[in-house]
Amino acid sequence: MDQFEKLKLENQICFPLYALSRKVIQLYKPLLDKYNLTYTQYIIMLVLWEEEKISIKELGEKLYLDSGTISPVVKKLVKQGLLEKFRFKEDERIVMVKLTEKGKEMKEEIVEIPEKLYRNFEGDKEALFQLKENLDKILEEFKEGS
Amino acid sequence: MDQFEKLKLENQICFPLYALSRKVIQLYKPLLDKYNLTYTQYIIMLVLWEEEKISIKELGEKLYLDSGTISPVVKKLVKQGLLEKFRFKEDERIVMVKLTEKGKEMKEEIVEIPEKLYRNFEGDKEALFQLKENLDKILEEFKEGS
DNA sequence: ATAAATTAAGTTGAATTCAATTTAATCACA
DNA sequence: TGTGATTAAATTGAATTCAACTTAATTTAT
Repeated sequence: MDQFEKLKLENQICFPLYALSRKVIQLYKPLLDKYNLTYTQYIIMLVLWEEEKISIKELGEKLYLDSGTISPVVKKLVKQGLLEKFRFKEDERIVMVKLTEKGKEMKEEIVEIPEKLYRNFEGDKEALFQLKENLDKILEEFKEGS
Repeated sequence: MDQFEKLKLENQICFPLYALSRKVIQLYKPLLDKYNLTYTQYIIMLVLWEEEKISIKELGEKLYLDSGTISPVVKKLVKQGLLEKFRFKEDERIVMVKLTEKGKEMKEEIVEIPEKLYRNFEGDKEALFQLKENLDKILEEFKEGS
């Protein structure tokens, strides 16, 4: 086996990760369009539907995104009336976000999305489950390390 | 288990895919900086180091990217002197790309990258291998379907 | 043979992402 | 106490990505 074997596309590990990630986000698109949400907006909303209230920093840690990405997206969600921003009284550097009534209500309808999305993967259910286990395990390593 | 369980971030399958993909691309960055390549440029070069000559369309199929993404990146690689573009004589709609001498030479040095990248995953080697198998299997479904 | 349909690339515009920088608030500690 | 360091968020600029559209070449069907 030659020294360049490792440069072959088929031997890259990151590549299928990157390609599949983009493909799945494309699958979300038609489902999210109905709610006028992009994928990034959607995952921010997912966190808020669990947390009710969270700082930009913590949001970034959960989503592995930095403030440069999150700030403008949150701004748009505020404009759409789904979120509210306010400063944390005990430390004015911290900006918190929370759901508005409209944001809370959206949860009731959007619950259809995971179900609909997974219909694209009929037949791959176990592969998908295994995939998630592996991804979570590896991703975990990056929680501190970085 | 309540109806909203599926909306929890920890129960999303796409999310760790998306997050890990971005993280790994960040790991490539310092390695690729040395060669003045971005990740997208790198995977295009990977294909050319295997194929020697390929059309924009085929390149897109291999990388799951469309011409809107590939065209400007190829343009930049041409500008950097790594690739050349020319039209396919038998069908002038088709634009082909091939390596320049400089592009070919880069392969010799850049072969260090896969090795260096995987050092970030010491201890996860099997998880990584399993991950790749699962990814490839699922990604395969999108080859025709879509 | 010619008009309509298809195909390949490229362009445009919106959104994301990250690195680097800026601003403002808080903290550390001498 | 006050100065320097740190921290949180936002901003800026470069690059990516995709959808939608345009242009040019080829193919199809009449």
